[in-house]
Amino acid sequence: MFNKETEYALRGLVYIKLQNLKNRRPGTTEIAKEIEAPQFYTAKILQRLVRAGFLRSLKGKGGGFFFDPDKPDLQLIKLISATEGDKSYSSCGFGLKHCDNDKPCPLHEKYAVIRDSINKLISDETVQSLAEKVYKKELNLR
Amino acid sequence: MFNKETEYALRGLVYIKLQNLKNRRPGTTEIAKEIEAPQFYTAKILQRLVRAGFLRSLKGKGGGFFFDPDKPDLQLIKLISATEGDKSYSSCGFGLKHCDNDKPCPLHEKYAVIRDSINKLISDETVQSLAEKVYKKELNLR
DNA sequence: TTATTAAAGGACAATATGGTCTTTTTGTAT
DNA sequence: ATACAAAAAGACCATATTGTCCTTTAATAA
Ligand code: FES
Ligand code: FES
Repeated sequence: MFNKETEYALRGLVYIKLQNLKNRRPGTTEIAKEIEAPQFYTAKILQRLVRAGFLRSLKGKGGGFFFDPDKPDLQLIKLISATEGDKSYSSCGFGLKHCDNDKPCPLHEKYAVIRDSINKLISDETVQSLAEKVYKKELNLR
Repeated sequence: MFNKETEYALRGLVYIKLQNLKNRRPGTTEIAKEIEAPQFYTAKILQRLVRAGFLRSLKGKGGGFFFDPDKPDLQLIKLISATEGDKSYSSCGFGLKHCDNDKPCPLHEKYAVIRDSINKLISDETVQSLAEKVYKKELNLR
């Protein structure tokens, strides 16, 4: 489904939000361990997300990552656009340069429906909504 | 959706089948041009598909690629398994090592449905069924 | 103020994917 | 038999992705 960078970003952010709910600000070592991802690579990815404005961080003792409570929830589609580019789920499944209803490829009829449902999923769900599910239903992050 | 190799393989095979329907056996130069793919890379991919037994080829004058009429239609899922590995559409959308109904990730509930519909699509459709659609409805390969 | 902690930054390496080109082999037509 | 055409084979290169590690910066606590 997603590439590694997106996976680590997604799992990492959900873990951070989950800890924020418990009034904690986890650091890279803890995060990487909990989501079973390479520590330094995860750190680099989180850095980028901070620079992109999705997330905040604090250096030094007691530091770590956290979400700005004043910001709106982060839709997965925003995250994916940042990590994989914004045409991930708009392009043709057959590999044509553009998906065009009027000049469809032989996959279009069935694929377009699926693509729409993926877009709905990643627009409806947010890092926060996933963290809530994990919290309430005691789901897994690894 | 798919990686480049799978895309070129898919478009190439559909083009070959389409030409076979017209009693022609296209070669690598023609195929690559018609599907707008890199010529030598396409040639290499087709070689692999021949070795994998999906396709046949003839060298020399009048040679080219063609499907064995006695073989059953080639499901897209078989092709994708060969090019991308067989766990492409069975793994967890959140990146967990295994997708498990009993220990679901927070994406599972909605993602599993979509994944099922992808699996249905690539099981139902075959290279031949796509070629038929292109033939009957005069659809696009590029 | 100083020691400590943790993120930021950046160099570097490994691997996978995507792509090009040349030579060899094999089949066909003449 | 010979020339030619086209796939097969394989060396090689480019780029993107994934991953590691070391140094610097900034924040906190003592
Ligand atoms: S044209 Fe291929 S998916 Fe729309
Ligand atoms: S557990 Fe993640 S998709 Fe099933």
